[in-house]
Amino acid sequence: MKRCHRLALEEFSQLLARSGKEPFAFQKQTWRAYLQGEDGLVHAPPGTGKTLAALLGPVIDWSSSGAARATQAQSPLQLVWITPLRALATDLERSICQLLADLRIPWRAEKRTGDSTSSQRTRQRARLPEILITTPESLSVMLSWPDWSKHFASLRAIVVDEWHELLGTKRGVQAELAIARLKGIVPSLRLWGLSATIGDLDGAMQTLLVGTPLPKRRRIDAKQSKKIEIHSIIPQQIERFPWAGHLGVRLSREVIPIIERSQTTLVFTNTRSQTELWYQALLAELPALAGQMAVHHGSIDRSLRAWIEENLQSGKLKCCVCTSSLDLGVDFSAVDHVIQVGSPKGVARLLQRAGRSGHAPGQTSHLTFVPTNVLELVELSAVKMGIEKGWLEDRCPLEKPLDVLAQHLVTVALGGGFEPAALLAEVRRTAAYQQLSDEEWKWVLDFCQHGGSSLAAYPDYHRLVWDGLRYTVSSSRIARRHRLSIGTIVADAMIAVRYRKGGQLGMVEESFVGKMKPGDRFMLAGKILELVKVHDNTAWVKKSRGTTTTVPQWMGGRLPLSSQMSHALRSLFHDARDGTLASAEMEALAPIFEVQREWSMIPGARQFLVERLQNRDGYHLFFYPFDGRLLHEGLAVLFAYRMSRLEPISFSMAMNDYGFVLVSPTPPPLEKAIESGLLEAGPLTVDVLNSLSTSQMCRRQFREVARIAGLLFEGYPGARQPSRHLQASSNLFYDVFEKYDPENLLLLQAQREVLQSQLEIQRMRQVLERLSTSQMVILDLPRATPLAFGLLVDKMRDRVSSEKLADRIRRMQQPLQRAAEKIEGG
DNA sequence: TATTCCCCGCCAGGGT
Repeated sequence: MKRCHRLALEEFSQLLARSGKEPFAFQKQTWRAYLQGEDGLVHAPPGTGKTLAALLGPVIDWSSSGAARATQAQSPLQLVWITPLRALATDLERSICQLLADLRIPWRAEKRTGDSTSSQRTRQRARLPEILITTPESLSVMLSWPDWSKHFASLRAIVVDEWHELLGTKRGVQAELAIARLKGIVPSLRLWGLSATIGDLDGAMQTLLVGTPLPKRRRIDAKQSKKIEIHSIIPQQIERFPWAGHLGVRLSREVIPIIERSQTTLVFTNTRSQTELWYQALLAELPALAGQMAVHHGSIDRSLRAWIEENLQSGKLKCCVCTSSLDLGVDFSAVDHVIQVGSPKGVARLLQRAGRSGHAPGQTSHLTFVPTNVLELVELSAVKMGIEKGWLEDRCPLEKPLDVLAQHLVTVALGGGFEPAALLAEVRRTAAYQQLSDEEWKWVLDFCQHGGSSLAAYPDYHRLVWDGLRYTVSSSRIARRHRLSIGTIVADAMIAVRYRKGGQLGMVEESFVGKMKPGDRFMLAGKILELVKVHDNTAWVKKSRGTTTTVPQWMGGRLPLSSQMSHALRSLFHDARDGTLASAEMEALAPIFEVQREWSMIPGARQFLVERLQNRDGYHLFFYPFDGRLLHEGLAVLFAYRMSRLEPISFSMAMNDYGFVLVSPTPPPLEKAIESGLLEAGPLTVDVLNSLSTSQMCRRQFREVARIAGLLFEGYPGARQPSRHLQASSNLFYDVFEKYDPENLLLLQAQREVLQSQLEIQRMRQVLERLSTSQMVILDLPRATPLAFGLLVDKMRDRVSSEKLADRIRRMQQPLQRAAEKIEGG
């Protein structure tokens, strides 16, 4: 380290110590590594001082070199700080300004995000601040300025905050491309990532720092491990607790004492409608919470959410029921307890949520788990096992998504244009596009210039123009539309919900409002509302004094069970088979395990249990791989396909995280299918493509790809296209490509994304390999077992009215209940 | 009586 650096480091350490902020060891390590010219990844739990760690290297470097002060001719920009959340940008702006003031550094730190004011924008367009805090999307927008390179020429370092959140997403790839662009004009640019705990941290670092030579890469781990205490609410009479379902409101009473004795509580649920139901349930239990409790999820209006976040931060709210929308973001130091309703479905997710309480160095996080059905207690045990053994989910980097590249080419063309060979070299310096072939590059370039082979007649798709030296954009219409569409998040169009007088409450789906008539009531944002009319893409409502049980439901992904959780689940069932119940949750389940053992069996880790059962609904085959519902969906269709190839037979099916059921009107040829390769992994891709209605899935996925690549324009602000229009035009492109341009790489990409991300073909292969080397146990049973129960309920939901369903569920549960009670009694 | 369906982002020049 240079002498001037050493002196400056000493001086700042003392300054911090004097103001009561004795630096942590990992912070000092980060500063030293920075000053020695290294790039790196800082891994630290939330609330342990990552911001200061990443900030001080560039600050010391600048303050100890007199020359740096002279390079401010065009722009004083020193540091770009990339964050995935606008709310975080706001928070960082405040805390970094405070730190700079404490350290007496004459820098400005300013955010630039989609919610920046126009005066901020105008000012920044003339001159960027010393520290620019921004999102991957806003950074891309800035790269589309024709004179962007003048603004960024003085840049010295980039910090990528919450890198674990961006890794493995198209937003992350967009950030990689932007970083490569900036490195193109400042080759000496320094790069640091900040990450929470995830599975493959070295892989995470490798992806971000792919351009940094190995000896110059440093990983720094904050040694302060966060203490977490996890408790479960265990239902008094386990056998009378629901055996299926996911809402869990019947335990809301048990949650009240926790809320009462805590300063502030966050209640996490898995779906948006569930937050609304839990809010009402808690309010009914404790009316005094009115005014001190809020609902927070992705369909609540932004301004309302901002208000909630502010009041959480200041400790004015006692409780907030939320979805993943509060998984990360602003530090809420008042939160001292977290409640998780239902299975978190992943180890890292539970850790992240627990970490929202006790959010300061040295404090303990407290989390209480509320199960919604009996088997979720096993899942919580699985999470605890995962935490104990360090089985954390990985984030797999994406490989060359061509839609993101197409968008980037137009952005770069707007930003002063490009010379193809140079840009190709730059793009290949990112982890995502290292393996980009010449053919793929040419195809994307041609796609941006002519719209590919089938759209040559449409000028809107001739976005790039070759001027003999460079590719540029000449049409101002194309330029404007492109800047409006920068980004990789594709959301469904929704209907705004507004009071007749006053503000917007949130958004609901078109189809939900479509089913309602004026006068109908529903709940949103914790309020009971009455629909007045639907007009102008807006549902106008007024407050209602009545009650309702109607909750909007939003389309969204169902949280998939991670493979780490699957592994832990199998291991827990294995132990239960051998009589070991290693946690309070598992012990509570003893009567249920006993019923499963007596009526059928508890499968060990190397066993594959198949239960066969016939009743008036048909022939049932229950398979239990314990690999999560997403994967079971694929396996169910694959098995049905492979059996129906042997003889004509049709199946209906249902699946959950533990297994799946196939039901047929005639006996299924199970044994014959096993002999002829039911579990074979070899011809998997072909069979899956043949068996799944992949074209519907591909169409949906293609809409995302087409939007990102710039084929679909969502409309100008305030005049968004309705989602059915977009799906219609997306389908049109899909049909045209399929017919006239089947080798279209965007089409192939949509298929690949379906296979890899949705069907997890890679994992399916591994699962089949495991199953085929397991001992398959086929049992013929007279009645449904505890494991089968949830699948049967799910199966019936499709056909039966909800009243009859409840009756049938009660009837089905009775024998199980009696058996379990007998076991517990005796 | 019980409903399964996370999250995140995005313009700008010419007119009052």
